Amino acid sequence: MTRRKIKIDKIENEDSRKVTFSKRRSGLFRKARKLCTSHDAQIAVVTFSLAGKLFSFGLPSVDSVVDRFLGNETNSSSSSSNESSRDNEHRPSSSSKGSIASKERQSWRALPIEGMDLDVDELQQYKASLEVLKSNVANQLEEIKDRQARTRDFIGLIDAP
Amino acid sequence: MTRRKIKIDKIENEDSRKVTFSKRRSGLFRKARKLCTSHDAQIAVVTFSLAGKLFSFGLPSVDSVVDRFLGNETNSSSSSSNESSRDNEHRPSSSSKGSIASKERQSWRALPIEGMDLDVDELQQYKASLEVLKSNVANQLEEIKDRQARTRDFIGLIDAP
DNA sequence: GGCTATATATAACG
DNA sequence: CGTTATATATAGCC
Repeated sequence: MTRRKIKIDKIENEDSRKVTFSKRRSGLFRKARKLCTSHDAQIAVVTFSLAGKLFSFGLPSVDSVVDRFLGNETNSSSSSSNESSRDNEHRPSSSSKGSIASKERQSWRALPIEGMDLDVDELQQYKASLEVLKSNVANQLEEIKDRQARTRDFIGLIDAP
Repeated sequence: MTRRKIKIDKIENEDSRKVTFSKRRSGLFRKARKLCTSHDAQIAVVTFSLAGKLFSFGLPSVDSVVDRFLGNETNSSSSSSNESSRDNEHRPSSSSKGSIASKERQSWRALPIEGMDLDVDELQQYKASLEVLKSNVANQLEEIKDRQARTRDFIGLIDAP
């Protein structure tokens, strides 16, 4: 496609295939998120890879949207449904243990690694956790930037002649 | 966005807004379909517009994927660690479902982000720190692997005929 | 994972 | 709805 061609027909490479799927899935989720935020829609995307792995995206949450889809309008009314415009505040506050959070906040600037004495397996898990965490942070940043960009546009609209 | 900018903040035009949403939704579904066909994945996309109207896409069908999702969700309490997927791979963003991943794991595995209440600048610093940390961990892993590889070679040397 | 050259997607127009 | 000028998405690398 981009940058030459591609031919994900056979397997080409079991590994490349996974990478490609991951990237495209990210793109799909990104688009879903944008659609949610820019149109105040509720969207759930549920994905099963060929291997059977589950990946999902949902706003406000996968479950709430699925519930609503199934006919159960439980508490999915946390977003504006009736009012004129948007005020939807999406805060990823699931179940924060305040204790750990505050403790980590003070220490994440140091982000220790020496003296942890981890074995290889633990190190690998650590690395994986860090990648996931970084993705979370990156996503959160993207969301905030998007929101701010839209706010700036809006302000520019009413400020501009 | 394209061809000038856009400012879908207020209503701009109740009609244009609907058209835009429709187009973007089509694009989202198109991408989902591509992802399904090119990777043999099963995907469901459920969308509720601000007005409450339901639009959905699913392959093989929305219901089948949702059913599978519900099944996977309920029996996901397979207790102990795991063979692979789901915890590390489960996409961040707004993916829901309670992360099982924090109870019996050590504090560094949790490395919370929710409830930390960081502003944009802090988030960026956080992200940068995480990248550095991850590089360090990755380097450490490489060193260890390399050392082990050389050790294996050495053992193989004296073991081999 | 980040970068970058292309391919896609799409907002405004006709 | 088709076209076109831009904005996005992403395949191949590193």
